[in-house]
Amino acid sequence: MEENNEGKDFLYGNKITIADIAENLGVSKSTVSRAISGKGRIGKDTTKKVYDYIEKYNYKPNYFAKGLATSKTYNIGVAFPADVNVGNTPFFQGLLLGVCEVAAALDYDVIVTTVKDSDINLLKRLVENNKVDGIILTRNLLNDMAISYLSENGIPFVLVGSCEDESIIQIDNNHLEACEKLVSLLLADGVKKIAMIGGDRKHIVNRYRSEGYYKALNNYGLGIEHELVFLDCYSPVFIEQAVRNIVKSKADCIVCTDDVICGRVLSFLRDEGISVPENMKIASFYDSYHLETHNPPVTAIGISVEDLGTEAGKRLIGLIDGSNNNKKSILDYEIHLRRSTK
Amino acid sequence: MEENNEGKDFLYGNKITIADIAENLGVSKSTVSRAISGKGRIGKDTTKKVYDYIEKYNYKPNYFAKGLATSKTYNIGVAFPADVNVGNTPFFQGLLLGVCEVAAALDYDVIVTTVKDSDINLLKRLVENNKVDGIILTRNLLNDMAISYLSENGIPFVLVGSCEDESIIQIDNNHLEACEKLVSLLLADGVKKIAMIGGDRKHIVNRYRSEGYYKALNNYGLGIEHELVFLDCYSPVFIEQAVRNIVKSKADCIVCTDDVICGRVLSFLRDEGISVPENMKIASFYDSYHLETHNPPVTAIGISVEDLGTEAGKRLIGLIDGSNNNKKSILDYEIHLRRSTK
DNA sequence: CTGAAAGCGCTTACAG
DNA sequence: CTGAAAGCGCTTACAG
Repeated sequence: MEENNEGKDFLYGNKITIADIAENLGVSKSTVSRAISGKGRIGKDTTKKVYDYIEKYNYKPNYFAKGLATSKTYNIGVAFPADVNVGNTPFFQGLLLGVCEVAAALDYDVIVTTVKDSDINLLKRLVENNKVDGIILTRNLLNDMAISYLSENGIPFVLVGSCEDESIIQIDNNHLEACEKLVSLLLADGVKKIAMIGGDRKHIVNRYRSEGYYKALNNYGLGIEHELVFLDCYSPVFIEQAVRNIVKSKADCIVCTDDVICGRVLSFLRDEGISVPENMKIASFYDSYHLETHNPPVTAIGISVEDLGTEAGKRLIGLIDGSNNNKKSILDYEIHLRRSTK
Repeated sequence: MEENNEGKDFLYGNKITIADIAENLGVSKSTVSRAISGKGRIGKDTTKKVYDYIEKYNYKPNYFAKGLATSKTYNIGVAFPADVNVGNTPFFQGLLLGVCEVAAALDYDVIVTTVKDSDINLLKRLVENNKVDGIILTRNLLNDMAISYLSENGIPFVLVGSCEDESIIQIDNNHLEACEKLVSLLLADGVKKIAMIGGDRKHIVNRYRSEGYYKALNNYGLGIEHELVFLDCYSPVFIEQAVRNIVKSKADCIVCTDDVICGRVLSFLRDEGISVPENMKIASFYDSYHLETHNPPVTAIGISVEDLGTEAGKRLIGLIDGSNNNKKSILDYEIHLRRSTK
């Protein structure tokens, strides 16, 4: 009779409980529970018996019952920007895969929610419904609503990006330094007039990148020429206008703060018959596949988005599980010098 | 005393329960529960009283308790391919955003899990741990393990893609027809020799696309020239070799089954100094942003990945909630004729 | 080292 | 229309 599960694979709905195990093994539910969790002092034999049974009948604890008793979800939330512009870069996709990978390894699952500009209602809902143990924020906006909400309510979270508040766990590359080095290298290489086209300054990361640009120029004893710097270029029209002006002012190089901008710039230059790198050198940020396979291949700061994701996941789960080190994680970047700046 | 929550916003951890509401309102827990769920016959006044209280004190039902009692998670799982090649297209990102959007509207959350080739262990774990009410599969492989696993165990799921088993809810574009039309249009436009470069044939979708190509040629009374067809081109090396052969055989047009392949083809042609469309026309599938902004803009079948996601989410949640219509959803596509085939 | 029992916060027959 | 009570399947003090 009690053998009627023999040899059967897992069948959905055909769940056994701790009570079943206890009964079949002639011990109490408490004992089974403790054997499984490893908490408390349990006899070796009992433990083995329980484990064998579990193995054989593919016991899986009831997620809800466990949660109700312990208040842990074993879920982490990832806040995904759902603004118009993100769809064109695989940045968040890569990040998410990184998060999923660690999460899986540490027995967590990943719930995705979206944040549209500063509308954090879905994020709030996720948190208030108690569906996650913590949150990964994947960017930092100026006056970020998500950050203040999570901070104020004491929800565990980490930020992929940088911010001033050192009590927040941050995972980032050093964008400022990376941009500074890139621009310095280009200057050392004989470039005379470097322009910059930057994205939305509400995104803190764009500020770091332009700072790096300024710093490099400064170190080189060059002043900032305002007709060479275009920030807040989040629409194709702005970008094209910026390129037009830059060309007019005889710059010989453009640094773009992200790949989407860079793609637009390249496309526009081709339209205008301005060849890269002969008439204009181009460099960009975050080395997506498209820059590498572009013709000519584009010089870029390469960062590993998967690594950002795995690190963020690891840090968040650490935080949830009580390892309370909140040092910032700074990940590496690489400068890929390619033909577009030769 | 009972006013000590007055005016306070939601504070994490400071949760009120149905028992609290019942006590403060002088009714029983059952009544509160029924008022909230709307099940059973409840007095109008009582309902209003409960709703007002809930509103005022921002009551959120305990997710675990509810789940334990009802066995519903209000989560749907999305199986995300984590193979090497997907990172370069924003396809799954777009799909995911679409799913998140409906899910949010219907009060569900979205858990992402990954499937690497035919390793479905993480998917199994998600299901066996009872963390989701159903699954969205985002592609169909030959002999797909995920499909058989979910089918056999009676787990609600939908497939973004097509398969023969009509009992499975499918959401797809008509790739065969789309490709057939595209090729027919090109032929009608005077193209003489159309080659095809197709991706991995383990992906069912690639088979539909090449079928469409064959069919169009057939309708036109043209035979299949085997030196013009290259399938299973999943690596850059294969793609380049295919292009070389195609050029050699004097074809005047290449249809690519996806944008990643197309990107490679374009890049290689540029390397070789073969200009598009003068010396070679190019068309592709799934109109990503890059094809549109490419120079020259690339002719492509455009499908809305977000729409696939929202439809999949809607159908799955319908299935979970008991609307048992399993007709296939066929979504529109557009043929964007652009300069690359002029 | 092990058991009996209470508790987590819901839902839902059952009875009125 | 409403209440008292049992039940969902775990965990964990408490007692031995």
